[in-house]
This record gives sequence, structure tokens and C-alpha cells, in this order.
Amino acid sequence: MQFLEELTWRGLLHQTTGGEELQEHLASGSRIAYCGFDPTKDALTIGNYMPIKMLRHWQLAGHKPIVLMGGGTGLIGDPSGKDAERQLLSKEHVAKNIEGQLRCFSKVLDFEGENAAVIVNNADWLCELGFLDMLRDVGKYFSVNTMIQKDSVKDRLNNREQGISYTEFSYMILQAYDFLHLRREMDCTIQIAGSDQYGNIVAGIDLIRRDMSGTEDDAFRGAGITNPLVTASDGSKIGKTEKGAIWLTEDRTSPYAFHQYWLNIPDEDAGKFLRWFTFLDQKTIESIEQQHSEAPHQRAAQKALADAMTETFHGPDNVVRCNEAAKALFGGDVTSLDETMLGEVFAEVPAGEFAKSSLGTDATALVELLPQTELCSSKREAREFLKNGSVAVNGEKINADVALDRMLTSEDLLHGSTILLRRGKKAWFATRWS
RNA sequence: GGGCGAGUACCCAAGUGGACAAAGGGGGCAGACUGUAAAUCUGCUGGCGUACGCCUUCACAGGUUCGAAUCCUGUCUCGCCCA
Repeated sequence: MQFLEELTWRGLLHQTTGGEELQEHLASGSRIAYCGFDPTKDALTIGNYMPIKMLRHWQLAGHKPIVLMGGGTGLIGDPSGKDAERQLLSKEHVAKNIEGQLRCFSKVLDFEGENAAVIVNNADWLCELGFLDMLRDVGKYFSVNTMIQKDSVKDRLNNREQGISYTEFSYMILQAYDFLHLRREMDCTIQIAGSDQYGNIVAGIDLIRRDMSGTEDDAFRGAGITNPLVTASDGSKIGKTEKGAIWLTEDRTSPYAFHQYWLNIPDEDAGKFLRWFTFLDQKTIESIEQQHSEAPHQRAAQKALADAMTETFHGPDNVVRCNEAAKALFGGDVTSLDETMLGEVFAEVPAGEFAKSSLGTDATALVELLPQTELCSSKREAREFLKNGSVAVNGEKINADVALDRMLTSEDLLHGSTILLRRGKKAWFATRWS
């Protein structure tokens, strides 16, 4: 399927430059596009996933993607959407962050084969650039009058408290120069980005036009394609929870937590998210939605979403594990798990070590024990939960009437080593006794 | 630089000498219902203590008072208006 058509049915096409000319350009051959990534962090979250996915669609449509790491621009900081001047990152820091982010790209993009994705770092050319050369060759093409009209700059100019430094003001020029550089050196004609980057993209295209204006060459100059800002139905950002962002790497967000995040997407968003976030085709998604509307309680859409996303970032083995874990934690009977499964499932859950010899003593009364876990922050709170009947031992709710006196004994041990505590429906804690 | 106004708990917001750990709403947590939903209903929501209670909070630092979120002085921060 054509790139733009694909994006359209998925609801991922926001704006393009170029109109029919662009369509023609894309249809008539394999093209090269780039998308820039900001190396301000050493790992990526769900919020960073969309542009990567855009590049993958691009690749799947038979074109070649370039991942541009903003090692150079990252030293400056994009003022778009920022109300305060950015802190400058050290070069070492940026290099380290780039390293960290690469892990995520390789999960989505194909770096081998015909349209292999390539990674470039704009530090490689921006750092080489002399200040005078920059002013003469590039700065000459930029009208300050135009630049101060851009929202990203205007907001800061009108804001007496914050203002904008010359450094950040120049960001636009650097990003435009990136596009020009890639156009010259790699024949890259398309820039893909989020809709907030539209202004910067246009600046790049302008620069390319001016740069090529003297030549007879009637080749396609350049165009931009943007995806909309995706938000949940309640208007909130996707991938942000009270507990923090959902990361794409195992060291920050466990596969189980990741899987659970998608599994808990509200019904009204599930279909939309399947289009936005997975690579499932239109027919498949529609049939999943059909299933979902016929039997909403089965949550076919959320399951498909969770499985697909988990598979992409954590592999098929983890999909199985996460589903097993979920089955045991939520419906199933944890006491029936064999020792290996028990270990696997609860590797995902917070745990603590305790002395076996204290079992059956007052020290293992739930009121005393709970504050030592992440489930309660104080004895008072523990009492509250127990009185509410919110606490379960090995998946079995403790009746509120006896809860305050309940202590753990060796009879509660699963496989002689573990007792599982649960507060409410979802908060688990594994106690290990030795 | 001058004038005016504001700063209250996770957020918004009432309170303007004692009855104030501080109304109300949102959010969060828990319970019922359910689908690990949504909507709805109920409880909790500064900390600690099984009650009576104790401790720390109403921008910050001092002061007046038997007693201060509330009055006074100074400081800081934010908003609006004038230069």
C-alpha cells in the first residue's frame, strides 16, 4: 500500500507539503526520508514511538528511512513548545543518550536489506560548520522577519519573563540545514515529523529551494509529511501514568507493566490505538473491532493491542509470559501455579525477603507486615486496608472481621518459599521466606 | 522604579482572631457492581498512633495575643496596570 494511503486510514496523516507533486514523487520510485530525534534522554517512551513508527511505515512502503540523531541540534535545544530556555547538554551526555536510544530503533526498523534504515548524527556535519560559513551560506537565506513570525519563536518573544536566547533562536536554521545537507548528500527528499515540527520542515524546504534555484535540475526539491499529535480520548497524553511514563525498554518498564498498560486502554480508544500503534492491517483491525463490539468483556481489542506492542518491543516469549502472568494474577488461582511459573510470574512483581523463622509470630501479623511492603506506607494505612477487606493472601481475600488478627504461618507458604500479598485488585507483592 | 492584587493540602478553591488538620470540587486509593472496563453508589485522602490523642502544615522570617491561615513588620515569588 502507498505510504500516504496507509497513514490516512490509520489516522496518522496530519499535513503534507507539495500536494499532487508529492504523490507523484512517492509513487514513481523508492524515496528517502528522514526523521529527527532529540537525544535529550538515554531511553525512549511510548510518546517517542510514533515518529519511529512513521519511518517504519515509510520503509514498508518501499522507501528508505534515515534516522537522524540530533547530536548537534541536541546541543542547542528546540524552542518549539518549550516555555523556558533549555539547559545545554554536554557532548558526552548527548553521545550516551544516542547510544541508549538506538536500542529502541532496532526493534522497529529494519537495518538490513534493500531499504535498510540508516542512522546519521547531525553532529557530524553541524560541528564541522564554521560560524562565518554558516552565516554566509545559510543565514543569508533566512529572513529574521519570517523567523520571528514562527509560533515557537513568537511565543517566547512575547513572553517578557522568559525571552529566547540567540542560541535557541537559531535552532530553526540548524534543522533547516539538516534537511539541506541530507538532500545534497543522501538525496533525501522527505522529512517526516510530528505536526509541531511543520514550521521547521517548511524552513528546510525553503532552504533547499533557494539552494537549488540556480540549477537547471528539475528534480523534486523536498517535502514534509507530518503526523497528528495523538492523544487519548480524555485528552491526556498517551503513555503517561500517575506512576510515570511507560518506557520502551525493559530496564525502565517491565514487559509485564508494558503489556498491562495496553491491556487497560479504555474501550473507546482501543480501536484507534490499534490503528495508531500496531502494524496490523486494516482488515484484521476491523475484524478485531467487530469481535470487540460483539463481546466487549472479552476485550479482544486491548488484548490484540497489548500482544502486538509487547511483541514488538519485548519479543514473542514475553507475550506468552505476560499473558500467563495476567491470567494467574487476575482470574486464575495462584496456588495452583507450579514453582517455575510462580517464579516467572512474580519476577514481574515487587518482592521482599523475610526470615522464615518468624512465621507464625506476631511479627508476621498482616498489620505489621504490610507496612514493610510497597502495599502500605504505614501501620495505620494497613489497618485501613485490612478493615476494608482489601487485602488478599495468595489470592484469597482476607475477611475484614478477622483481618486485623491474621498472621502468616508456614501453611501459607507456596512451594515452601513464597507468600503472595495483594492489595486491592492489582497491587501485588511477593514475600520470600528463607 | 510607581500603583494594585494574589500566594491555603497532589491540583483548583473557600475560610479573614478561638468551634480549623482547615468547606467544596477535581484527582488518587479502597469497597460494591463489572470486563483487570466505563458509568454509578459508599468510605478514606497531612503524618503517626487500634480510641481519647500527639506531631507538622495555610509563601518565608519575625512579632502582637491566653490563642493566628486569619492582625502587624520585613522578605521572596507570581499576576495586572503605569513608567
